[in-house]
Amino acid sequence: MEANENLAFDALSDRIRRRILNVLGEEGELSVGEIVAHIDAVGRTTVSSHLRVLRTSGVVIERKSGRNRYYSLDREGTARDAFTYLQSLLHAGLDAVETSTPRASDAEPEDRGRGAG
Amino acid sequence: MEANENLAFDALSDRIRRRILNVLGEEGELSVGEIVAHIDAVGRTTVSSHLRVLRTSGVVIERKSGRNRYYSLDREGTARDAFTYLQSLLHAGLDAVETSTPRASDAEPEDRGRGAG
DNA sequence: AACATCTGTCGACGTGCATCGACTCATCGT
DNA sequence: ACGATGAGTCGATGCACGTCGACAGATGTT
Repeated sequence: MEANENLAFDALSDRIRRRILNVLGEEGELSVGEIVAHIDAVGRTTVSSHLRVLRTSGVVIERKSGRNRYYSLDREGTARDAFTYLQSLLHAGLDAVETSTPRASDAEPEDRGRGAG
Repeated sequence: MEANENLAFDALSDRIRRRILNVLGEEGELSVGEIVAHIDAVGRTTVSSHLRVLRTSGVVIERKSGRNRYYSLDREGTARDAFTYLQSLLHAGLDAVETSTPRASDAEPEDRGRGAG
């Protein structure tokens, strides 16, 4: 089967998106405005666009609160699939490498359609 | 520091390239012609092009022998950097590391919204 | 209610990349 | 030496994606 690393690698392939993930990994959970404040070289619209990709590909989680939307890493999401994929790819036939997998996923990416029509 | 995951993620972002890596992971070491035989939907030139990307980004190793060039995964290459990157990203702040089946996923968000493209 | 703030979406634009055919170079066989 | 085969490179082409400004919807404030 085609696992979800596809989505993750696609999301991870962009530099700005990795930067966003780094920020979220350090800060934990941030509103869009806060993320924009951390990311320079691109505007708010672009960050919003990237957040959409990260969200629809199952890498981050969105939480609404008032006027804000807070984003955080989805450590159980597709990024983990990418991690697992790389693990099996790199460690195939080699010594074991312990890799925990605390499972508790209930979040699933939303629709990926980009304005169909 | 800006590690080499950049290169790896860029290389991994393409579907054909991941397919090539899968083949190399299974078969071990293959000539270009053999790889082409395993990959369909694209021609030899394209595969060669992808192999170039994989090679220059430090994901695979090239070995010349006669008229052939044999490619194999570089398990110590930048793909490992990507792996390490994801590991620190996903496991940051976690200590509860238990061995579990990395198989899960009841809710699999596969490709959506593009099928009837 | 009127206004301000937060954020997503749409349409447009430019660029990078995947793809391919034709060509070139190196190596092997005879 | 000549032809055959394996494989990289070059130039052209088409498309997908990153980027942005303008606008829209929702929520908070006064």
